[in-house]
Amino acid sequence: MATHNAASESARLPRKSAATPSVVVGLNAVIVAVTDEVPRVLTVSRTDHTLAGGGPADALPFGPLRPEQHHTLERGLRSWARQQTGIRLGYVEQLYTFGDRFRDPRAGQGGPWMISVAYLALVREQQLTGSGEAHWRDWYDYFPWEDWRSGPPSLISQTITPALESWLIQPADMPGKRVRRERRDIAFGLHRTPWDTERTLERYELLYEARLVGEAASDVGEPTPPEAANLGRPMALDHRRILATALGRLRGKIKYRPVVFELMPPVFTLSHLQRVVEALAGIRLHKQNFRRLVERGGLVEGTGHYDEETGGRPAELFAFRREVLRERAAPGVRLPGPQARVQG
Amino acid sequence: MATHNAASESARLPRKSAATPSVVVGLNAVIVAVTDEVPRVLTVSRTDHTLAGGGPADALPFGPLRPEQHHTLERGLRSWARQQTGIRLGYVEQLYTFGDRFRDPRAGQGGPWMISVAYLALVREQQLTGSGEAHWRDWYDYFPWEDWRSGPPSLISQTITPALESWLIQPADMPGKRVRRERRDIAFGLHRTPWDTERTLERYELLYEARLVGEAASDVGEPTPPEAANLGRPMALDHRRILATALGRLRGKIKYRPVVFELMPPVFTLSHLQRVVEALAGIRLHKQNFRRLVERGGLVEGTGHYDEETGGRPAELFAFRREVLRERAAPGVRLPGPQARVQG
DNA sequence: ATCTAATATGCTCAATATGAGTATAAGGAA
DNA sequence: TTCCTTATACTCATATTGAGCATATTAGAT
Repeated sequence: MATHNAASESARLPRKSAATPSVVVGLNAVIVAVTDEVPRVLTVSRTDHTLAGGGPADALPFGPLRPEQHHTLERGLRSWARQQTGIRLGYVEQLYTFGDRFRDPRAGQGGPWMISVAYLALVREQQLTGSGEAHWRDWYDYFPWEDWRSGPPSLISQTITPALESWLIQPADMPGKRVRRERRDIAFGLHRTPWDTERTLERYELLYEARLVGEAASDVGEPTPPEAANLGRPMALDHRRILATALGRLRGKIKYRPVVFELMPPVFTLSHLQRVVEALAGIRLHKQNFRRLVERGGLVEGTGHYDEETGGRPAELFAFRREVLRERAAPGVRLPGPQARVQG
Repeated sequence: MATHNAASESARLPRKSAATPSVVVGLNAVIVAVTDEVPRVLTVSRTDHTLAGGGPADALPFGPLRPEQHHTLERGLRSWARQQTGIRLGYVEQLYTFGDRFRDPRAGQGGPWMISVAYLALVREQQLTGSGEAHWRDWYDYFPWEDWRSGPPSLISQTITPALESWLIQPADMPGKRVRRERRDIAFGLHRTPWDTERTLERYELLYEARLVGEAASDVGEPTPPEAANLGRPMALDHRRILATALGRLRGKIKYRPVVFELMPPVFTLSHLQRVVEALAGIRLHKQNFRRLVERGGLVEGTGHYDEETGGRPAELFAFRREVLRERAAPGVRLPGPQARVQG
């Protein structure tokens, strides 16, 4: 074959002989399930040298791509997830590839560059049978400001807004301040700007930039600021950034693709479905309208069976209606407005 | 540091015998502009050994990640794009990471695994000052079935549907056939299924799987089937798959984020804006409703100046209204229904 | 000057969709 | 029975959408 000629033939192609330092590709999995109104993510414990004290931190299931074993990125991911958590993944979608230099400070300048391909997986919650290192955690433990189900979190008005205020005024020039103020207002829904459930990454990155989350300080070797204690559980490396990306993506996607059903059992009541959607979106929805939307949108169909355990009138059990995929271009849970409009 | 040690070591050692076979990260850019109603993508010529005859094929601007030079993936991408096309990119977003094994057949089993991180860049079309290898091409040259601006392409009914018919019946078992039929119907909007402009990747992959596009046959060393001649210009490696991903992503994104304006000059008429959106979405829109949508949605504001060159009544010049970012959660061009409903 | 073709822009109107309830049904527990 | 609870059904004002018709303003032809 032409294999060994390749180098000389592609001489015109940009390629720098063999001197290219190696790149390690990591695979990260954000595995999500929802039980009892709480959205959960599967984490493993991991020693993180970046955290103060170097103690164990929450991390996402992770492993390097093994070219000799894994046939595709996704299969590599499934294999790592299985090994570390015992779970065999079903629905998986690629999220984003994170490639910041010096991601892992142990590596430093001379070490290999780690780039991470992150995936989002949706599962029905199940017992963990893996190595015992894995835990399901409420993802709002990592992002307490994202849960608006019982109104605007006081954390935002009490802690975040004031803390960002001092970050706002740092730039010397006026335009710099203006830009920061706009970013903050849009991200956190301040000043007549609505709360956008999908801007999770923007919010996390703003807090990171303002050094308000634990990782931000430790990444540059500074002590953790006092506010960080309230601003969610930290994670190893950039895993919380990955998680924020996953949350935003999922919140967006349920609106136009029927992915929620990956998190549901085969049959469910409409209230159950609503609670799951609310858990993901982090807001409460108007019950009657939700029902109308989901039924008339053709997303579900009644099974004729009933759940007697509801505590009130028995609720009909519904199932996902696959045919909707044929009928509608973008079938999803088009979030009917929140239950009660809350002040920003 | 260990940097040059690593380099010289890997220079001497044959790749295959290294403990962990190396992974090369490639950076691909899908650079899009729209001029005169036609959406264009920037391509370069490149020798592709996979194509029959090994002649030069269209390729996306591409280069490997250079850990020692590039500080972030995105900066690496910008640098390659600049070198190969002379264009300094503005708006850039990461698209997807493609990592199929044996992507580049020259590499074969023992070669490095190439994974490609693809980016979408939006620019206003400009003269090319680069090496002369770069060309703007109508992206519907690559996906002729995606352009519905003058009605349902006869290519679909004449060529694609019949050709897929024989692919449908290949599986031995009935469930297999059912699944394939459903995939086909949803992807191409057959049988009461609406045409979904965003399913570009699904369509391309279906054609690939059915070996109807040139790359599919050559990737496995078969001769190109006769239909392939009509089914769009082929590209090197998996670049057409990347392009299909970009098209779908962009079509989706204009609906909820004001990215179209990255493709527009600072001021424009509403007709101009409409033609650009139509070019991207591949469908015609109802003019008066488009205007209403975009004006009342707060996306644009009149400048009070007029374009006298329209050939009829002068059109007012509008500009993008940045404030919309504060006012609305998902500002974008919420495609008003097509001009005329066309039969599927 | 008048007419015509080509755009742009304005306005109407019926059909749906949405937001925010009120009303009724069907269980269990006191 | 009477509450309390949850589920489900209906209502109604308002907003948004789809589809046209109508008018304005230009250039060029007659």
